[in-house]
Amino acid sequence: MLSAKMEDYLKAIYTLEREGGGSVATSRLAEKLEVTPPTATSMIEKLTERGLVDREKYKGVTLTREGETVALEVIRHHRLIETFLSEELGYDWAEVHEEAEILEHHISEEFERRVADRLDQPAVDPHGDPIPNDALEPIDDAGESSLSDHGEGDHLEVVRVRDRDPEELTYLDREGITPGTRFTVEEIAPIGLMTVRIDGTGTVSLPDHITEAIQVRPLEEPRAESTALETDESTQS
Amino acid sequence: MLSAKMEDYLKAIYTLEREGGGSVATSRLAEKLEVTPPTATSMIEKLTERGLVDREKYKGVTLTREGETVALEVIRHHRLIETFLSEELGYDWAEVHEEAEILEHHISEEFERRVADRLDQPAVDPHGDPIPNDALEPIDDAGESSLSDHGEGDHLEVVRVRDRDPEELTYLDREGITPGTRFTVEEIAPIGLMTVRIDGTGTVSLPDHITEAIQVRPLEEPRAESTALETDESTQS
DNA sequence: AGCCGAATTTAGACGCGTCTAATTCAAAAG
DNA sequence: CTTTTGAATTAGACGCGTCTAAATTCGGCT
Repeated sequence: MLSAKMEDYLKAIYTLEREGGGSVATSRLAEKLEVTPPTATSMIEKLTERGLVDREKYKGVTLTREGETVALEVIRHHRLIETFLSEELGYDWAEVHEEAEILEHHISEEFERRVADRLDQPAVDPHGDPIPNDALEPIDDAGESSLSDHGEGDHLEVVRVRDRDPEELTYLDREGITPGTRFTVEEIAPIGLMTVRIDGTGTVSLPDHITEAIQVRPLEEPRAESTALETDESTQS
Repeated sequence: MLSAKMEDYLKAIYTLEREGGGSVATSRLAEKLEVTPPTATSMIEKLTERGLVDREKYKGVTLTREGETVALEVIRHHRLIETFLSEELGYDWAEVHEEAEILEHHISEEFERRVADRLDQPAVDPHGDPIPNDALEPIDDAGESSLSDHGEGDHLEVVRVRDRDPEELTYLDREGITPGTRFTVEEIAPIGLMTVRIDGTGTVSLPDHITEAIQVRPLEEPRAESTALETDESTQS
């Protein structure tokens, strides 16, 4: 049996490998898991013995096929639980992450199966993150990009929100920014602020760290291919 | 924070205190938790330091008020989870115990609250065991007794089934013996076997260890106060 | 009263996951 | 081709929960 801790390490390695594109440094892993580097080193040794990671001493680690399978299984648990808490138990978008972070290690395969059935094999969790199916690759970024890479006039749909801070998520929810939300970029201020107009409602301003966390996909323009400054109530200053 | 292990010890002490009526011996505790006596001793020391049990060296332990509160909280979690798995996720009667045994230590108070709400504050779990509410006493045996204490002709209703073995529970379920089932004791064979006739259906034979595990309450007789041998289709031999 | 045996506790050890302090390594800078 | 420096590893320790083997204690029996 794998301990919850080991599962946490594998999950972290999986994530960091994606983000950093390649092998994961001990210090990165330690930082992500909030432990000291020696702690990470000793865990890496155990993971290596168990054949879950490949290690290049003084370089870093990579998941083996088996390690990746475990990582994806844990991530699947996490996202299924989030979806379940949100859809079946009325949890708030902001609350699901922490509960799932613990439960992901303690549910049986039976539980996983029954929850997935009940939810009708969902493809994404409440944050818009894909729920891996088997040992297969979950991500398909095709056509996605970060909101921070867009400019005024772009008409977009929120695909995912990578933020996990409950306060911030609650705020975004209240302002109407969740996966599925459609909006147009209205203004980009030079002080690291983007203002967007949500289709059918008002505007919201978002600082850089938020626009970087929001993943979007381009939408067909409502009409023609007008690039900007044509929305009803434009600039007042 | 209390570890899952500590919670297990407290739960076990609570149960043994009930059963044995009084302080719990180290060896009993060790046996129930499947550890060696020295292990139990060292845990008892920690529990004592934390003020969760009172210890009389070489005698045994008793829960303090605080320890009992924790034990009841864990038992509440366990039984709510069992009920939830059974009623909302379609789990089988026999399967719920093991899953609950783990999850009981890992759900948040928020989860407990939402599950209880969803189930409409249930009073008993699928085995017929009462779900403690707060720190209050859960058991109210008034009018209850063990099926093994009854005799031929008694008309009874199953209140609880104390067995936890999945195989046996599946069998009992298939034979129609679950909390709520009404039946009449038809015959008691001298080889440790009791045959009962379930109201509206057929008969089932049950060995001693099963009749001891079934908790029942007496039912008003269908008619008059006839003591036995008067049911429509009585003895054929 | 004293002994015996069973239950309990104490001693000492181990693996897990963690830490701090000390050491070693590798890679960049001179 | 050295030196420097920052990252990584090794050394040694600790608390948890567990074990086996060795005391110890309690209670009952003669």
